[in-house]
Amino acid sequence: MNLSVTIKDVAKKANVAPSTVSRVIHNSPTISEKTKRKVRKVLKEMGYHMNENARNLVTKSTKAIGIVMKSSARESLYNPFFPEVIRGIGDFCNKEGYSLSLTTGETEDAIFEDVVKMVQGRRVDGMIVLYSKKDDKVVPYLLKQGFPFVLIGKPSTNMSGITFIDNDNVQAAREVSEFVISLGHERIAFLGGSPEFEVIQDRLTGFQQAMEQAGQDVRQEYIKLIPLNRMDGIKAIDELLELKEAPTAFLVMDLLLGVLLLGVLAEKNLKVPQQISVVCFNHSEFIEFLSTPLTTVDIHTYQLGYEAAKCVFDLIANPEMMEKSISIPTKIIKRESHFVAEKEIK
Amino acid sequence: MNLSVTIKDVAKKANVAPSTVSRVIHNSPTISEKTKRKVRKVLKEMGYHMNENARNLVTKSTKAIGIVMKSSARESLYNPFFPEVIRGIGDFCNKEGYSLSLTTGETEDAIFEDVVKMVQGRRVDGMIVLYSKKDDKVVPYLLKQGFPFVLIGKPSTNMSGITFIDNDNVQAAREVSEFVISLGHERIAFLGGSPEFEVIQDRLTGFQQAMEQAGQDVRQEYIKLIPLNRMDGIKAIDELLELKEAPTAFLVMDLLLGVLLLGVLAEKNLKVPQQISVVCFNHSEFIEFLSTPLTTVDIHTYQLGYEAAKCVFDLIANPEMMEKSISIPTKIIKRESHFVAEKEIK
DNA sequence: ACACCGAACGCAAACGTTTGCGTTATGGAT
DNA sequence: ATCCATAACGCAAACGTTTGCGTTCGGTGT
Repeated sequence: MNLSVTIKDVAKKANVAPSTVSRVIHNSPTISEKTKRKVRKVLKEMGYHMNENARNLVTKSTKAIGIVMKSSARESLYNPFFPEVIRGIGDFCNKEGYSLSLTTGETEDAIFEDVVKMVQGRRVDGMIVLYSKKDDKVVPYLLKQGFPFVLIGKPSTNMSGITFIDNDNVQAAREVSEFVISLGHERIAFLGGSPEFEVIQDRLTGFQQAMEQAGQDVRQEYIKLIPLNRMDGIKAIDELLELKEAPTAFLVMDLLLGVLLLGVLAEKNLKVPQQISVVCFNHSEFIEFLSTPLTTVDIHTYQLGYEAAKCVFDLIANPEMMEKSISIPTKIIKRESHFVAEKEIK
Repeated sequence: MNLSVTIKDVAKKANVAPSTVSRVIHNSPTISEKTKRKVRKVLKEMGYHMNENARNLVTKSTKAIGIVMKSSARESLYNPFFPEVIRGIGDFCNKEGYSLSLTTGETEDAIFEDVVKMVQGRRVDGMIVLYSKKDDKVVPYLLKQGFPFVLIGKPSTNMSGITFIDNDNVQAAREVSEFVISLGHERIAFLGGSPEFEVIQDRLTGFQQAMEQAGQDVRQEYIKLIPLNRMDGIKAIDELLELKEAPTAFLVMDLLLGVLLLGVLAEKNLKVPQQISVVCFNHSEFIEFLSTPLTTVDIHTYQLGYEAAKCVFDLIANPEMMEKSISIPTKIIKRESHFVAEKEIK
């Protein structure tokens, strides 16, 4: 393996001091153009590249930001949300010359340890937390450390000290509920997501608001808050379809569950949209590859990530900055996965 | 932000030398148990955590490994292959206390720059390259630098100097082709993947071998090597279906294209498996969420990543180790996306 | 009593940068 | 010719570790 060429090597060959080389690299105005040219030539010749560890040690910055994924990575990575949000983060970081560091832990404790290592070990300058969950230790820890971080989602508590990026999930859910209600549906199911995640609570609230405003009562048996996996999904869907008054419309919280629902409906020979309406949160380009043209709520995942990265940069540059919250608008992408249930209008 | 507590701080408080603290941390046998207990107590009290930069600087290791994604991340991240392989890598790295660092570049040049920065900047101890492509600069660069890396896929050239993890794609494609042929199909389409990727070449070879062995000729108009996006996918599929003798079976190289194909077939009212057989490479759990029970080839993506990580660790521990290649077996997961075309048997 | 030995620990250099400050040329004003 | 401001650069400390080597000290063998 090639031994690296250091600033000292370059300095020696260029007949200058190491500090001069350093200043040339940073294009300091106190160095003459002549010297800069000379040093730059040697820099190229020797193929110098900076040792980031040494630089990080003295500048106390790392040019890297950490990403905390929800446990488990297994669940996270299957979901198009995470790749897409990481793409947004990555794009911005790349512009700024920053690199990304992922947590690898599977359990909540392991993830917490990853975070502590990143923070205390000074491996990253800031963090982005990709979820918001009740009783999670990560956010309180970062807060206590005063470490720059931003949260994607809505803080479950202590909202005043945290910079976060989120959709207005209450409003998004209300809008999409109103849309479905306006189509004449009265038996609307709310499917998916563990209730411990804030995003689910918000959407549920929006759904309930829309129902109440429309003068309809929210029936508890239509609300299924479940983890994102095949077994629980199928079970919940079956239970819904076996109700004496089965739902005519589904509000699905996640693409995976949406795909699953379409599958079950197909097996049961229930046609979308002729017999059942489906609206699915978290639009992704993946949707376009599906056979059923699903109506979706685009939460602009990429922007979520991009803005989060931007915020964490601001925070790093100015740690005393007031915390703020940014709301990324949502958009309903209407396709043909619903029908006008005129016969059901009272 | 909390100022970090250093080894020196601990040393002062414990009335020992910094070197002693360091040795206690590493549990050196030259330190008495009594001193160890005393120092460990102070370590806890002060909440000491190591500064990885300083450690990396002197030990010249980083406890991190880099992952090179194919350009673009956009394409990569939509594909379940990447999340899954990263999960495999992450699991192993987590066991070893290593962290992951991703490239963020979008273009080939940007990615190359990311790699150079990681390697020359000593940000990672080893690298894993998630693709193999002709005329790519990354692998030759790593080779020239003598930097520990492993490749997932088959090297396009210089096979002797590279440790790589791969499936036997030739055999996998041959097996699955034989399976489809054994069902009576004669008009078999080969769909997907840019020809510049080695994996596609291998699978094509396997397909052709099986066809020749069965005494069938490979018809060029049945072979569509295309990039993974909706437009090109639909175009290719349409062209295939509009042939005077349209294929009765499809070998699809990728889940996304498989999903797309199912969609197009549904639109054209062609039933799978009654009228068309479909077999799809790259099984993932995502498949289970789909409505059509697709027959797939499981390339064991998770293992691919896990073994790659293991190999790169071996390489780091023993740089002079002979390069090797590991082949992860594939498995056909038969479901109902095919039919027995008895009427077509000569 | 002496020398000697090993255990236990401290000293200081080194890793590759950055940066405040001191030093040296250079040139212009007086 | 002298003085001084300024530009251009070098010196050396510092960042937080690790580690080879030197030092100290209590104990053992004669």
